[in-house]
Order: sequence, then structure tokens, then C-alpha cells
Amino acid sequence: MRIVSAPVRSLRSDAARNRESLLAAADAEFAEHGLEASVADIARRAGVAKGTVFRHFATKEELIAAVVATYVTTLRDTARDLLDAEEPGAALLEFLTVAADQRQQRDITLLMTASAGDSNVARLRDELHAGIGSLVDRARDCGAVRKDITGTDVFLLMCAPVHAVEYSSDPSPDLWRRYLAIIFDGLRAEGAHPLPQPPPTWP
Amino acid sequence: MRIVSAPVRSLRSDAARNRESLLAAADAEFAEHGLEASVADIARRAGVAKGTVFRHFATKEELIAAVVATYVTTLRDTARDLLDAEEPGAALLEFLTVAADQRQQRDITLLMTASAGDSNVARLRDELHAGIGSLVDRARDCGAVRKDITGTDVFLLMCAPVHAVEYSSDPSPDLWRRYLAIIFDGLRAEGAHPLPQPPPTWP
Amino acid sequence: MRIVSAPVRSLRSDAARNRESLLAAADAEFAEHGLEASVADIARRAGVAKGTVFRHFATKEELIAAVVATYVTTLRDTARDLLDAEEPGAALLEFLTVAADQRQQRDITLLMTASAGDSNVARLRDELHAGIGSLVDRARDCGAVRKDITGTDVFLLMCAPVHAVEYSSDPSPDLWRRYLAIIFDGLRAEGAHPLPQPPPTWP
Amino acid sequence: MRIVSAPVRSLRSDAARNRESLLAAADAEFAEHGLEASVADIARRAGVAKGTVFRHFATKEELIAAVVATYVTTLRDTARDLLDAEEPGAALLEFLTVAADQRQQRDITLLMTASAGDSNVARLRDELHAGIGSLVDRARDCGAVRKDITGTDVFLLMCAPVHAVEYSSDPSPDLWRRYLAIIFDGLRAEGAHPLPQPPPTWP
DNA sequence: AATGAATGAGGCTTCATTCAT
DNA sequence: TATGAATGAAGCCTCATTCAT
Repeated sequence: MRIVSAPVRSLRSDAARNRESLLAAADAEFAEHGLEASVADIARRAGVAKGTVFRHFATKEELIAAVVATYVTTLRDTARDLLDAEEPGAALLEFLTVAADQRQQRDITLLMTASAGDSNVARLRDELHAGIGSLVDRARDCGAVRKDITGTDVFLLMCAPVHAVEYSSDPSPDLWRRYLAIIFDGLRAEGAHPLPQPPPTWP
Repeated sequence: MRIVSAPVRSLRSDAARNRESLLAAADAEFAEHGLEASVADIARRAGVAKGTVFRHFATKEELIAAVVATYVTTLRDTARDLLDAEEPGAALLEFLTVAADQRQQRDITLLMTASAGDSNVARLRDELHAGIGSLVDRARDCGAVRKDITGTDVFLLMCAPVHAVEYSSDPSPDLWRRYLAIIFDGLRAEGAHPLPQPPPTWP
Repeated sequence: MRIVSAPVRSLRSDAARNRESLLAAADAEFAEHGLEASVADIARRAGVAKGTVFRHFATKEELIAAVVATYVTTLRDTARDLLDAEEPGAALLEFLTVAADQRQQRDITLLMTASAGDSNVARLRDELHAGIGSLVDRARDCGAVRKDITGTDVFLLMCAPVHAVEYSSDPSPDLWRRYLAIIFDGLRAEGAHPLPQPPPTWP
Repeated sequence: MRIVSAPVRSLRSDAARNRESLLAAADAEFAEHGLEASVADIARRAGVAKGTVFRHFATKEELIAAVVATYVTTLRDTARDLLDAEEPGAALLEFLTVAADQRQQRDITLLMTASAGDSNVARLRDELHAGIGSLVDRARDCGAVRKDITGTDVFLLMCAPVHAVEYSSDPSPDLWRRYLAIIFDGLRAEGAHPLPQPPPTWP
């Protein structure tokens, strides 16, 4: 067994480092300027030439999808990990907290909408949806949330706390926790009023 | 009164009609394509030349702000009207229903963010905020909503039901009512848990 | 009848002048650099901004097709005019002379290939083909060209004299006449040998 | 003879094989996409990395010239071989047939124009020109072609049959033989009309 | 006051070429 | 020597805005 493998890896690690830089830069630029962030600015921020962006991501769309994929992957993994938690209600709240915290730093709604057509993102989103569904099922079974709530409901409400805060011009960094608490109170069994519409179906 | 005034008036009414056409066209185009809707398309839809857009609105930003202003004005008036309602709790729910219904048809979050710097929009928003504050005060006073909720909270949560629905790929037209009901349940006094963060201050 | 029509026309004449400048500039640039001539260079040569090119021609392809159309139109008209000539053989030779002379100044083979998909160019080409067909029919009927020649043959050979000259590095300006004469000798009835392949059909 | 030579040799033969692969790939790509064929596609088709292309050919121009050289070399050799043929007229026709057949498969006009400045191609072209000159001299001496024709004339007309066919949208594979026959009839002594221009001089 | 032609900056993407490994 | 990642110039096209008519 020789150390020859080291240089081979280093070649790739250069490219991998650039890829990471690009994802980070894209993440930051999209956070600051939305989808209109230019590829040129992303490249500059990543410290690479414009052409390098397209070596890693064939189109801007693909770059957006790659950024989104990192977020959705993290969320999916979080949901899966929490399936082993002892208290289903606390697990669901924890998931929503992590989800909002992540999104607090970056509003990925736009990005997610833009990459709806990406098959990888679609798969990850389905997996995330499934994970949330399981969390909700467990929480519902033990009475931690109201009976008439589905995983899809929670999936759709996941980002609400952050969106609420976005309307504020200069919010305190943890303000979203306030709105998560309010919305979670709305999900609880106690004091629940009948809902006027049936839950949506997952496509 | 001279005859000259006749053509002047007709010109003015022409201009006024153009302005209305432009606002309607801009509203529709922004609804379909978001902020990227082009001035050229808006002009075409309004049936006027591109140059005419800029005679009425010096920049695209100003046009966006004008569209936003129509929405915020309507909401402000709705809030004010509901101050005379007999049941404060029902009045607040009605306001949130109207707000969500209006936004259901047009996602103006983007527009609103884009026109945050417009002084007219800022004024209208402040007035809307004040109206919501009064609605909430009345509802809180009679126990229809929890004690620890402020008008600013409701202002920020106002759009949450619509945003939740936006994540859905093919929502039923009234799905937002489901999420408004859930969130409103979270605002009720009944079954409220303590909130982890203090309410935000209005700038 | 008022002179009001004058200013209206002048508006258009400004645009029309730009359109003509653009066609001339494009013609020249394509002649010098082939299809790789850049839109920016064409705009510069025409003395207009880049954006103006796209106001007149939505895509570069459309511009190419417009240039080609001017040539094909001229040729079609030439063919039609010569249908009234007294001597069919001389008329056909005259047509080929005009065709080669026009192409001597600009090699439009590439352009024509590039704009094969343009419907206007296709129509003009069909009309040109029909005109050449009539010229050839008349010439054949009076024995000026060999019996086994069709209009499509002449259409395809039309550019051969110019192409031959293009291989020469520094040809005299009228050298193409030499090759037209040789090829036309090949089209004559006198001394014709049987042809190994049937004539092509027009699509 | 040392063992070291083995890897060295194998490296060389590898390089030679790569060179051949590249020429074949370039030939095919240029045939399919013209001069715009990308170096990346050529490398991929040859099964080597992009960098390897530039190890063998310093620039894309050089690669084009190398492809052209293979064609011109073949033609030159064909011309030289046919100098020993018994029937000068048939030999000239055979040469033109081979030339057109070769070009039928690949349109190298563009390539040839692009590599006009390459000294190797220039030398080969001169040798080809000389060979054609000898073929024409012999044919002229025995009356197989008209008196006023030179080798340069035939050199320039060599590609005409193929070019004629290129205008056709869907030609039969042997259509060029028809136009070669017509043009060759124009080169014959019988029925020749005086030519309006003197023959070109070879640079 | 309206028109629509012109402007030109800026966006995404391609590609020949260079260079570190 | 081969690789393929990186470069950056250049290309086509869009669009908010200006201006002559």
C-alpha cells in the first residue's frame, strides 16, 4: 500500500475545495441578493474565475439546486435522527426549531421554488417529507399534537416562523422562536378548534 | 371657465386611465412573473408605450411601490373598518381572513420587500400597523387572544398562512384557511404556553 | 391632404435607415469574417448600439436570414426579368453572370446554409428556383443547353464559378468569368457526354 | 539495449497512437460541426484529456492544418501515381473523381481556408498543384482537354462538383458525379468556346 | 402627453489555452 | 507525458431607462 493515493486525492481535493467555496459563496450571495445574485459575483466571492463556476455547475440553476440540496439534506437527516428520540412531541418541536434556525440564517424559499424541477432536490424533499410525516405520526399518536394534523401540514408550516420575522425590518436574532412557539401552540391538541379545510395531499 | 380646460381635462382623464391600466397590468404581471416581470410586458399589457410607463412612474421601483400601496391601503382600510365591529375576536379573525385572501391572489411579499424604502408605502404600513394594533388591543382586552400578543406580532404573522400554502405545488384554492385556523388557534388564550422571546418593537 | 404624414414617416425613416445600416454592416462583416462575425462588431460598423441590433432582428440568425433574403430577392427578380428576353440561351448566361457577379462580392454560401430554416428565405429560394427552372426550360427548348439539364442543376451550379475562384489566394477580380465560361460550355448541347447520375429532385 | 527503453518506446507508441486518434476524432468532428467543433469534443471523441490535444498540436489551428495535410497528401499522391497512367485524359478524370469523392465525405474547404497560412499545408498544396499541372499538361498534349486550360484551372475547379451538391438539402450520395461530368465536359476540347479571362498565375 | 427607437450596462454561457499535479 | 481543473476573453441576448419626434 503506497502513499501514491495522496497526490491523486489532492488533485481532487483542490477541485473539492473550490466546489465548497462556490457553494458557500453562492449561499451567501443568494442570501444577500436573492436569486438575482450574479454568477460573476459568486465567482468573485469564491475567489475563482467565472468559468470555474460552470465547470462545477453546468448552469446557474444547477448551482441553485446544489445549494438547496445541502439545506434539504441537513433537514432530512435531522428529521431521521429525531425519529429515535424518546419524547415524540419534543422531537417534533426540536425538528421545527432546527429547521427554523437553519432557515433563519438563509431564506431558501426562493431558492427552493427555483429548484423545484431538479430531480435530486425533488428526491430529497420527498425524503424530508417522509421523515416529517413519521415525526408527526409519532407525536400525534402520543397526543402531543392535535389529531387533525398531518406531516404535510407541518412541512408547509415549517418555514412560517422565519417568514414572519422577515417582515420585520430589524428583528432580534432569536425572534423567530417567538413565532415558532405561537404556531406550535396552534398545533397542540389542547384548545384546538375544528379546521375548515382538509389537509393537502402530497403530490 | 375657458374652453381650453376641456382638452386639458380630457388629457388628464386619459392620463388617469393610463395610470390605472398600468397599475392593473403591473399587478397582473408581478403576480405571474414576480419582480422580474419586465416593464415592456407591463406596458404591452396596459396597452401603452414603454415610455408612458416612465412618465407615470419614474422608475420600476416606484411602480412596484404604487402597486404595493394599493394593497396596503386596502388592508389599512379593512383594519380601520373592523374597529367598529361588535365582537373584537371575530373582527381580528375577519381581518386576518381578508388579509390572507388578498394575498392569496397575489404574493406581494416580494413586492413589499422591494418597496420597503418608499416613503408612501412606509406611511401606509405604519397606519396599517396602527390599525392592527387597535384590533389586537380590543381582542386582547376581551380575552379573545392571549395576553402576551401584540399588534406587531399579528402584523408579522399576517402573511404566514399564504406563505405556507406557497410551498405546496398544487394547493386547493382555500387551503390557506386551514393554516390561518391553525395559527389563530395559536393566538388564542386557551392553552397558551409562555413565549420564549419578548415581542418586537415597531421601528 | 396634409403634410402631417411627413413627420410620421421621418420617425420610421430613422428606424429604416438604421435597419439599412445594419444590413449593410452585417453584409460587410459576414463577408470579412464569415458567420463568426460578432453582433458587437456589426453594431459598431453600423454606428449603433448593440441593443439596436436586437430591436431590428430578434436574433443573430434572423439578421443572417435578412441579409440572405436581400441577395436571394435580387436573384429571383433577375431571373424573372430575364424571362422576357429574346434569346433564351443568352438570358440564361446573363442570369448566371449576374448571379456570380453578385456572389463574387460576397460569399453567401455559408449564410445561406445558416438560414436554411428561415421560412422567408425558403420561400424566396423556392421562387428563385422556379425562375431558374423557367429560364432553363426555355433555353433547353431552343437548343441552347443540353437536353439532360434541369433547372435544379443550374441552381446548384450557380455558385460554382465563384467558389472555384475562392481557392485562389489573390485572384483577378474577373477571374470568375473564366470559370463560368468553362462551366457554361459544359452545359451546352454541343459535345455533351451522357451523365452518370439522374438530376436531383427539388425537395 | 536497456530495459529502460521499453517504457520509453511504449510511451512513444502511446503518443503516436494518441496523435492518430486525435486526427481521426478531429476529422470526424470537423465533418459534423465544421470549424466550430470544440477541442473538448475532439478530445472526448479521441478518448484523451483536453490537455493532451495541446501537447500534440500547439493550437487548434495547428490541428486543423494537420487534418488538412492528410487530405492534401493523399491527393498529391494520387496525382503523382496517375502520372504513370496510359491514358492522360482518363487519368485526369480519375484524379478529379478521387478528389471529389474524398471531399464528398468531408467538406474540407473551410478547413483548407483556415489552414492557408500553415507552411506544411502550403508546401503540400504546391506539390499537389504541380502534380495536377503535369496531369493537365499530358491531357492537353493528347487533346483530351482544351488547349486554353491550365493546371491551376483544374486545381481551382477540383472542388466544384462537391460544392454544387452541398446546396442540395438531401442529395443522393453520388450526385456529385453528375456535376463532375458536366464540368469535365466543359474542360474538353470539343465544343469549347473562347474564354473571356486569362488563366490565373500560381502565387 | 405619448410614442417607440436607441442606449449600454450587465447577465449567462462557451471555449481555446495554461498550468499544477 | 497525461490529466483535467482553472482561466478569462468574448459571445449572444435582456432590460431599465433616456430622448427625439
